[in-house]
Amino acid sequence: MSKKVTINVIAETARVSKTTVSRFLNGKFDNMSEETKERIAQTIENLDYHPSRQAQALKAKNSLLIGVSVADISNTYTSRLLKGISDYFQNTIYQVLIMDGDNSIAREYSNLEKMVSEKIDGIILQPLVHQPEHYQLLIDEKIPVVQVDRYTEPFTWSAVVSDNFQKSLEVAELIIDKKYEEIIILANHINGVSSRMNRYNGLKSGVENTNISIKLIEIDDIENWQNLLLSMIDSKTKKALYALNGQVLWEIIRLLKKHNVSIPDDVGVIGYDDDMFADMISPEITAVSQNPQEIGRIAADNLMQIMDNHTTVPKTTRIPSTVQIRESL
Amino acid sequence: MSKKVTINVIAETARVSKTTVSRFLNGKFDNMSEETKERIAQTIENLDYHPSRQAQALKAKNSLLIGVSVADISNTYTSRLLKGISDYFQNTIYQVLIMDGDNSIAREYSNLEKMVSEKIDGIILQPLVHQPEHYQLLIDEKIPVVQVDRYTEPFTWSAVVSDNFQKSLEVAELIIDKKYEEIIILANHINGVSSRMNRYNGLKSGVENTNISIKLIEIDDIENWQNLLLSMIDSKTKKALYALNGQVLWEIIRLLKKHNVSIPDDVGVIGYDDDMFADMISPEITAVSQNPQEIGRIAADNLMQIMDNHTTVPKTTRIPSTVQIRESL
DNA sequence: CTGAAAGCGCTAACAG
DNA sequence: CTGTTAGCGCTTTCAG
Repeated sequence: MSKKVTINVIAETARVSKTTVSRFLNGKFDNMSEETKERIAQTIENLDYHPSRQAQALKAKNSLLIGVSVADISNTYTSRLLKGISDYFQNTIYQVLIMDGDNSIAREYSNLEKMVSEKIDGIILQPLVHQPEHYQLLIDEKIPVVQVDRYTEPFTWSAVVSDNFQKSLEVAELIIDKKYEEIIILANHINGVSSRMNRYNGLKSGVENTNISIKLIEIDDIENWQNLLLSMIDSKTKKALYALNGQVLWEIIRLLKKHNVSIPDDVGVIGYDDDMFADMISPEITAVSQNPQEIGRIAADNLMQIMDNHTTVPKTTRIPSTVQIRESL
Repeated sequence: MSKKVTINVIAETARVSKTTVSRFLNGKFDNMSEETKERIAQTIENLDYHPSRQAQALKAKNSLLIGVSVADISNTYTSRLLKGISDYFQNTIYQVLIMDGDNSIAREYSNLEKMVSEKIDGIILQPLVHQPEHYQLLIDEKIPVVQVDRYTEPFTWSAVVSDNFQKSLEVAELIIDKKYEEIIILANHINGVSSRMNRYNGLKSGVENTNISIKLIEIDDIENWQNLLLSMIDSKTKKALYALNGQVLWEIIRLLKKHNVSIPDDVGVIGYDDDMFADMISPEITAVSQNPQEIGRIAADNLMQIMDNHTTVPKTTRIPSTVQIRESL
C-alpha cells in the first residue's frame, strides 16, 4: 500500500529538510555535499518518488501545459497538424492538452474557458471565429497564442498558415492555360475563415484580366447544392470546379462519378487537399498539397519563442504548399 | 492590469470569507442566504473569476485529467477514436491529455511517466507492448486504465476492441465462397499486437477444414516484400490477399496498380480498414469497416465507471465491425 | 447561515 | 552547506 510519497517523506527518510530536497529536484547543486546529493538521489530512487506537478504549478505561475484547440479532430489535416505539434513538445517540459471544437463555436469557447482555468501557458488555436474580440478571454488573460491554418482580423496574434493566396494564383494560371471559360468555386461558408477567403481571392485575382467568370457555391447555405451544381454543368462553356477544401473536393468527385459526369471532359476539377488517394482513382485528381505537420511544428516553435521572450511582434508565417498536377483538370 | 483574481479577492470584494466563496463554487447552497449567494455570483461575474484548477487539484487527490496514449496520432483510425473520446468527456469535469507514442515504445513509456507525474486520474491506452509488466508503472500507481484497439496479456485491464476474430471468420467464409485456393496475409509485425493476432487467427480458424493454404508476410521484417509479393502472384492457383490494416491495404493496392496486376482477376484483395475512398477507386475495394469513434466512446464510459466504482472486474468489450463487400474479391 | 484556521506538496527568501 | 519560515489558491473540519 504505497502511501503517497511526497517531498516530506523523502526529506525525512534522507534525513534532510525538504528545502534541500527541493533544491536537489531543481538541480541547484551549487553548494551541496556529494554525500547529501547521493543520499537524496538514492531515497528518491528507492521510494520511486515523482514530484507533484500540481504543487509545482501552484507555486510557479505556470502549469507547463500547452493547449491546442482544433476545429475538428477527426480530419486528416488536423491529425497531421497534431503530429507536428506533439513531436515538437515531446522533448520539452511541456505537456499538450488537445481539445476538439467539433466545428461548434460554443464548444470551442467552452474549451478555451477550460484551458484558462487550467492556467495554461500557451495556446495553439485554429480559430472558428474571425473576430478577435470573440477571444477577448485570452487577450485579457494575456495568454500567448499562435494561430494555425486560419487567423482572426484585425491582426492580434501570430499565425502559421499555408500560402493560400499565392497557390490560388497558380491554380488560376493553370485554369487559364487549359482554356477554361468558367470557374465554379465550391466551399463551406467562406466568410470568417481566412484560409478559404484567401483561396477565393487568390483565384479571383488570378483571372482578373481574363474573360473567365467565377461563381461561388457555399454548400452549407444551399438546400440542394448537388442538383444546382449538376444543372450548371453543360457543354455551352468549358467549366472548371475548384473545391476549397478536401471534404468538399471528395464530395464533388463522388457526386460526379455517381452521375457519370466525365472528368475532365465534361468538367475540370481541382481543389484542396491532396490526399494519398488522389493518384489512385481515375482520373487522378489534381490538387493542392499542404504541409500541416510543418505548420504544426513551426507554430509550436513560434509559441515557445513568444513564451520565452514575452515580447514578440505578431507575424504571419506562410508554409509553402504544392500544386500536384495530375489528370482531372 | 487585471491582477490575478483569486478566491481571496472575491471574498474581500463580496465581503464574505473565502470559505463561503468556496462553498458557493462547489454548489453547497444548503444553508446560504439568497442574498450572499447573489452577491458572490455578481462579484465572480464582475471580476471574471476562474478558480484555479491547480489549487483545487492539489487539495483533492485528483487532477481531473484523463490521459490518452495513442500509437500514432496521424492516422484516420486514431483521429476517429479521439473524436469519440473527446466527445464523451466534453460534458464532464475532466480534461483530456492526448499523447502520441509515434509507434515508439520508448516514447510511449516517457509519455506514461509524464502522465503519472501529472497525477492523472485515468488512462485510455492503445498499448504498443503486449506484456502488462511493461506497464508496471501504471499498476504500481493503481491508475485506472482502459485499453483500446489492442490489449495486453495476461489480462490486466478492461479493453474495448473490434470483433476482430469474428470478422476474420466472415472474411474466411467469403474467400471460401469465391473459390480461392491460397491466401497471403500482409501485415506489420503481428506478434504482440492483439488486434492483428486475432485477425490472423480468425482467418486461420475459418479455413481450417479446407484445402486453402495461408502464407503470412510481415512487411517490416522483409527487405523487399513488394518484390516477394509480386513474385508470388501467378496463375497457378487462385489467390487472395488479406491486409491486416489500412495502411498495408492501400500500399498493396498502389503496388498492384503500378505493376498492372488486375484486381480481382489476377489476385483478389480484401482488408482492414474501410476508408471513404474504398468505393471511389476501381475496382471498388472490399474491406472491413471498424467503428473507432464508438470504441472511443465506450472506452471513455468504461473508464468513468472504473474511476467511480473503484472496483470493477476487467472485461473485454467487442464493438462490431462490418465487412463491406464490393468488387475487389 | 457564516468564519477561523489548518493544511494539500512544493518553492523561495532569509538566516545561519 | 543546510534549515526555518511563509505562502501559492483552494477545501474542509470545527465552531459559532
